[in-house]
Amino acid sequence: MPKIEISDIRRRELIAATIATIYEQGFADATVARIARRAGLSTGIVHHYFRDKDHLLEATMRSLASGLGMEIAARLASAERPRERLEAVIDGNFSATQFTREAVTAWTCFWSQVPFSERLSRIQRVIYSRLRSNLLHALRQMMPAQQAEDTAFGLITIIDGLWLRAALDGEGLDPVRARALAYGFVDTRLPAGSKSNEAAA
Amino acid sequence: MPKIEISDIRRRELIAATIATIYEQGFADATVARIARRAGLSTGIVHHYFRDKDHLLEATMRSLASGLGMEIAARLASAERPRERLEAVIDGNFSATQFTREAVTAWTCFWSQVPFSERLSRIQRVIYSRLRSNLLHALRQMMPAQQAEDTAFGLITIIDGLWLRAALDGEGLDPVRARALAYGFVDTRLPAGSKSNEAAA
Amino acid sequence: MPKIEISDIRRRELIAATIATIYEQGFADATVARIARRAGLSTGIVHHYFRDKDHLLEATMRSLASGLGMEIAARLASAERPRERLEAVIDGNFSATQFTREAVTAWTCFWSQVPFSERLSRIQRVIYSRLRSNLLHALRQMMPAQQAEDTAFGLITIIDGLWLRAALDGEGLDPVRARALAYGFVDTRLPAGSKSNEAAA
Amino acid sequence: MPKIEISDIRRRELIAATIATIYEQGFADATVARIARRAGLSTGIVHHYFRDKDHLLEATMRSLASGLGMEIAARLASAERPRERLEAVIDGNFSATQFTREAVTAWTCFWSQVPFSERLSRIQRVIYSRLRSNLLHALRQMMPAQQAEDTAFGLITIIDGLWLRAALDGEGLDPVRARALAYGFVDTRLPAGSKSNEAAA
DNA sequence: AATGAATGAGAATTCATTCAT
DNA sequence: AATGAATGAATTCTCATTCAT
Repeated sequence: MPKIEISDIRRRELIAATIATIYEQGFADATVARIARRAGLSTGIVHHYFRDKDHLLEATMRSLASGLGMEIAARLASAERPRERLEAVIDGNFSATQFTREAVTAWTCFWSQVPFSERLSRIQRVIYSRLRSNLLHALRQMMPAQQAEDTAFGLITIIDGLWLRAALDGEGLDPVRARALAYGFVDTRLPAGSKSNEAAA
Repeated sequence: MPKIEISDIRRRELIAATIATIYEQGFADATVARIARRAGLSTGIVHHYFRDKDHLLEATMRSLASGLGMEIAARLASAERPRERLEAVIDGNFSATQFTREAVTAWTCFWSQVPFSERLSRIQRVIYSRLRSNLLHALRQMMPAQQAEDTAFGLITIIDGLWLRAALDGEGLDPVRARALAYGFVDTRLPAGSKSNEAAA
Repeated sequence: MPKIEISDIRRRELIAATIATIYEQGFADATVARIARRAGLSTGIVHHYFRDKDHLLEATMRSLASGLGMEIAARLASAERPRERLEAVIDGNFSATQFTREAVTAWTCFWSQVPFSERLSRIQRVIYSRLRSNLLHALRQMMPAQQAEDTAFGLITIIDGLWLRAALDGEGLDPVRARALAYGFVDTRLPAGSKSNEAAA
Repeated sequence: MPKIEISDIRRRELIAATIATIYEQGFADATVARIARRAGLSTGIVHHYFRDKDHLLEATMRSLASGLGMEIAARLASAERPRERLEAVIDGNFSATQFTREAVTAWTCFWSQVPFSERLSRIQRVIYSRLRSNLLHALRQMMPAQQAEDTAFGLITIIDGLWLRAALDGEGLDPVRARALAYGFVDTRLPAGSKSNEAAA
């Protein structure tokens, strides 16, 4: 049984405070002081747990990515057929715990930093690769390689586009509608036999 | 013949410098001083032409939006059939002058600010409405209303997703591939007779 | 007949605009640009008529002083007896044209600058000397020299104090009350035969 | 024993530095940087203890007012008869610790700001009310109400006028002469029995 | 582990002044 | 005589980071 370190607790609290602060004040106004205050800690301690602000932001993005990854992994674990694996990826991306207003807002902020930060860029690449690999693994069993490649690319684009929409539309985006678009896209690419509505029928 | 005001020239130069600086240094490091220097001007003059930095950024986003809008409008002007109108919108979004690395980078930055700025949010809403209205106008002549609605939403999501992809992928995104995804999405939603490959045939 | 130079007109306009701007925006916010705008002129022209801002301010203080001086001089011209000369000085200081909200506000600002500006300090000294000399001239004919000296000092202090009060009290100071205090002070210092109420009787 | 907070110490130091800097450089040149340097601190810390420059200035004016108030209060504590209360107020205003060149200079600066700052205006009103109330309390026991009112007004005007004189006259003002004027004014208003020279006799 | 005082660099903004037109 | 574009220094304020306690 792994001991729960107090340092891990603090780190988690600070990451959560970072996400909350970005959501409430915006990326530019998410200062170390404000994040620390939100976590109920002092300014100084932040640098005890994270080397500097960049490392805290990096850890935050990584944490968001890992939350998403675990959500998907959990669903993949109980997926057997290719179609189910696809659904695991899509549903994971729009699950109630991940597809939140806080998360989409934070993601949009991190995306805007990616082109200027090698660290964030690396995280972004890892997420993309993992997502693509998951999708290809399923799609290749359902269609020719090139078509699978294109479908994976399209699906990732749609997922990202939906997250962006959710951040841009003040009122938030209906996860049902989001999933519907993603499923709809996949369905038109699949051979007749593996469509979801037929599976449901 | 409208006189070319020097103030219009300066404003344009400053907006261009803003986009370039954001692209090269990132949103956070796009300081007024750096933008001014890039425009070959002094810091002070920026506030002579734009009340403050927020207004300059707003004008920049507006300028990007208007560039995109004009690109699309120009193509719409010579479009007659619904299918052509669709193509005008898509092609406008991925034209060589608009779908640049500078532009996609700047857009990603502005998107990240939208949730925290009523001004930018308003611009974003106008762009979205215009795009949606253009698409619906064409799509309603090709399919039932609800389906047109969904297709427009999907297409916008894909377009935004592709712009985001272009910003996130270091090497840039092939506009041909981008267009292919968008066209492909539309084609699967259209009745057989109006597909692009058949039109081309 | 002296020709009225346009430069004199401009100078007067700028001085008037300076007083008005100080009154409306405060000394710190009375910028050259705002003063010029209020005078309906451009920023640049201010430096054509006044070497720099300091000179404009100096001219403004001088103009206020000269207005006050002329108001007093006019009354002194028709004063014959010492008592009338005293009244001329007091009434001049609280006349409707000089004892205005604009003027008292501007004076307070200039006073605060006096200790740090040799130029303004010199003007201040001239005003003080002139006032003192006018008062002494009258008072020495009514009382012993030392007593005249003290009375002049007291009266000047009261006059300045009243101007200050007028600036500090938001609602403005009743000139009747102001004059009453000044007259009252003088009366208590005078031998019975020359009091104002008796003179009026 | 109340713990002496370091924040109180710093605040006091900064306020003292503000007064000194205003005295030496003038109100306009009393920049945050200069004040901080004079206090031996960095610019940044000023905003740690005072929200912004306005708050520092407000605290400084308040501190001056409170110094004066305590000086008067201390004398009032040992005053028994009305006449002694009057003396307490006057002497407090011209005591060696309060009637300094630094203080009179700073006051003149603050007075010039009063008409443009609601905050400073409020402080000014409080000071005035307190002074007036102290004086009326004593004067009403020595003369009719209306006359007490006028005398209080006159005395306050003279006190302010003397402070102003002290700031304007380069060489400084003799506190003995200042007190003499104030006492002389009061004496002429009092019934014979309560004059100071007679009391001293 | 934790605090928060303190620093100092750097940001936006203002403004007097100059100068080409 | 007049404009207003342009400059660049100066100012206030913010913030990440450090460090003594």
